[in-house]
Amino acid sequence: MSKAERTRQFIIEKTAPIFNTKGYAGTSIADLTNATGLTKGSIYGNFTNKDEVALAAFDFNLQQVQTILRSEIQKQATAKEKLLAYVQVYSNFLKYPFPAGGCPILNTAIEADDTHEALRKKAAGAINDWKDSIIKVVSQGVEQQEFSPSINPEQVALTIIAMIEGAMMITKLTGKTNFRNAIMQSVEKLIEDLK
Amino acid sequence: MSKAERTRQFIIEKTAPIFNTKGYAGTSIADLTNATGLTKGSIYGNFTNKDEVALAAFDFNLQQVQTILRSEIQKQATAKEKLLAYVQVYSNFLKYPFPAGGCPILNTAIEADDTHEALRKKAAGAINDWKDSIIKVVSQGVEQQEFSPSINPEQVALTIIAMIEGAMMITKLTGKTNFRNAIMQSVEKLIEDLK
Amino acid sequence: MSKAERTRQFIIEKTAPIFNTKGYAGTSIADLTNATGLTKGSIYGNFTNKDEVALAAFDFNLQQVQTILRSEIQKQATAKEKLLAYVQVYSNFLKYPFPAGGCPILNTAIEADDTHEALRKKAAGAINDWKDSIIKVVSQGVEQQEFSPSINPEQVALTIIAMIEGAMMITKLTGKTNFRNAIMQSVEKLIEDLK
Amino acid sequence: MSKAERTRQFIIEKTAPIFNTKGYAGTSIADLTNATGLTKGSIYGNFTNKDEVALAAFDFNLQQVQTILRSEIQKQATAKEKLLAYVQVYSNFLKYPFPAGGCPILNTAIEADDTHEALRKKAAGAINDWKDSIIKVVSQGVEQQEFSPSINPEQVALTIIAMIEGAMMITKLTGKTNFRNAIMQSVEKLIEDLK
DNA sequence: AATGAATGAGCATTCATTCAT
DNA sequence: GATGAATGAATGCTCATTCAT
Repeated sequence: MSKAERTRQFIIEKTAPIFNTKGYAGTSIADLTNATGLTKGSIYGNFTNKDEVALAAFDFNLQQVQTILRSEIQKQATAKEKLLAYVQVYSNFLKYPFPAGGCPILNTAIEADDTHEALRKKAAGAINDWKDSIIKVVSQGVEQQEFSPSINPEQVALTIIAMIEGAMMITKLTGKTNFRNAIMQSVEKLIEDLK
Repeated sequence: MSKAERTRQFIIEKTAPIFNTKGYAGTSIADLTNATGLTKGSIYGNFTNKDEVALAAFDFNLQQVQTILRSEIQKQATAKEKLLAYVQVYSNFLKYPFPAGGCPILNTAIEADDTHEALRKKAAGAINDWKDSIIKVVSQGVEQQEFSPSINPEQVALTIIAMIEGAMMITKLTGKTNFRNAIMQSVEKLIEDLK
Repeated sequence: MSKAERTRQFIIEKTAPIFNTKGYAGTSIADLTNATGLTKGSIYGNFTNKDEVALAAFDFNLQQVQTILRSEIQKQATAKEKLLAYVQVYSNFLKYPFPAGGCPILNTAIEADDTHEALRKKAAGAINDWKDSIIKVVSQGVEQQEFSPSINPEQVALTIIAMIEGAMMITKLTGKTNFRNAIMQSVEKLIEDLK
Repeated sequence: MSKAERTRQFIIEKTAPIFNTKGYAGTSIADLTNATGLTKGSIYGNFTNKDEVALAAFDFNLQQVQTILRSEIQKQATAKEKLLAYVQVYSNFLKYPFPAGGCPILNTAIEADDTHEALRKKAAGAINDWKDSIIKVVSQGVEQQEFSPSINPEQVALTIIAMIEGAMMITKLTGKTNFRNAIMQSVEKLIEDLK
């Protein structure tokens, strides 16, 4: 990794939690220099503009979440166990190194949908990838006769994602972690009922 | 209604969709003057600062949503029908005069949770009120033996809200309204299964 | 006194201490409405603009000082005693109802000399009147052979005023009232040496 | 001297006379950009806010006065001659490069006493330093038997300062330079009488 | 005679970005 | 390749004043 690449990476790591907490519009270049100790010139030497940093920060934050989830999912053998890994992770949210500020897809989705097309696309892509990966697991479960053939994998995927993101929003907003747990129990029940 | 009250209301009505679309930080005073045709001085003559406009705009947006939902819910007789009213409304989202920019609770929750305590409180209060009103319906359903006594009304309420808000986010982000419909079908199934 | 005149007087009395404390530029119309409980319209109904209020407030503040000084001076019989009345008054500053904010001539002189011609003229007039009234006393003292005929009454008057105003500035600035007393002792010595 | 330091110094030099003439509240950032030809961003790149410029400008103005006085005082040998240097300087005010707007201590004292604590402290510190430096000269004069041991050096110092500042105010206000000369003659007499 | 609502210029400050060095 | 200095448009907000009612 070249010096330039290392600096780039350093900037991304230090600023990703800020973008995820304050949002794109709420994060200033001054926030970035404060967080990194670098100068404005250095930020602009490594990124063409604020957008590019925000996009890279989103990728970084997303990857953090994905790493956690993939790691827990691949430990599991059956489709049902893999789906339940989501329940396990989000019910024990604090035990995992989630990015500060909560779910980056959710945060970015809400801020960017009407105002920042590039970020919106990234978040939409992340949702689609997530959906596809759940569909894959559910389809495997159907094939291996774990789940009923009558179920609609896309609907299941979208529903699980909606419940998780809804739970994240409600919990972050109210500060009540047992709200998240209650919703995650509903996710668990939904998964149990797939058979 | 005094002139001042009328102007205040006019400002709120004209600017509420802007706050709901661009967010608090993304909405400038210039946006407010452009939307109303009034001058900065006039805005500040009727509100002490941007916060106060934003707070009033949130109330206005929230009320719009609540009016729609209450209207549809009170048309229904049974607890189940009342809950299904949510499914009906959100599945036919575009037929109702929802505020531009989507669900104000969701939008406000995500932006304000880490950055704007007064707005966060308002959004949290709205979620709690919503939850309580669903709990009330579910509890009535239990009492009137529509629903099984083993169900947990608060869990049901939180789950329905999470699914709706998750659906709103996903649909707004991806532009795919059938994603919302798929999730709303899951909500319908959840309600049907309460018996 | 008509209603209008009474309102005018009321505004002057309530706002004079504010102008004397915050200065002309530092005092806003909002300060005036806050201090009086009246509306902007009411202020502008009784005065054509802020200048006119400031000018009237200066007159009011000046008159307060003059009333104190004249009262103490006329109690005295000889020229020397009359001059010593200044020492007595300023050495016991807090016992007299001086306007809040200190000497209005000094305050106005410093702010207005380069920026507000109308106020500057008023302050300059006040200094000249003051000087003339001291000259008159000193001249009487010379005529009545209390003081040496070789003294220059104008020089004495200007020196006494300079010492008093200098003392006011130093004391207000440092908060040390014994600084004022030390200087007032020098004024006393100067008066004693006139013989 | 770095570029930043040079710009900083440039801003101070160009704006110090403006602060001394118009006062802190009366000087706008636009005044600073007009005087320097720089942009607002450039002013704020070199100073954190208007306060910091004002404080630096005060220091600059004060130093100008101090430089003049020290230069003339150190030319003199005896204590009496050193004190008379004040008379000489202020009687020939226009021959020296005093800051435009008059005495910065006086100007700042009057504006800041009730409204700007940081500036008030600076002005108060300047008065105290000035007083101490006169006390030192007077005390030397007593030690070297130029002056009577019965005199109070602090009282002398305060009196001289009060007379000078009073003279400055009166002269600036009325435009009559012979008023200053008359008062300076009184200062001279006071110094002659110290023996 | 007094009010309340509006004006629009002006305020201090921050913004993302550029560019000479 | 990195920095420090500068830009100028935009930020939220306050100002003295006007005027219809």
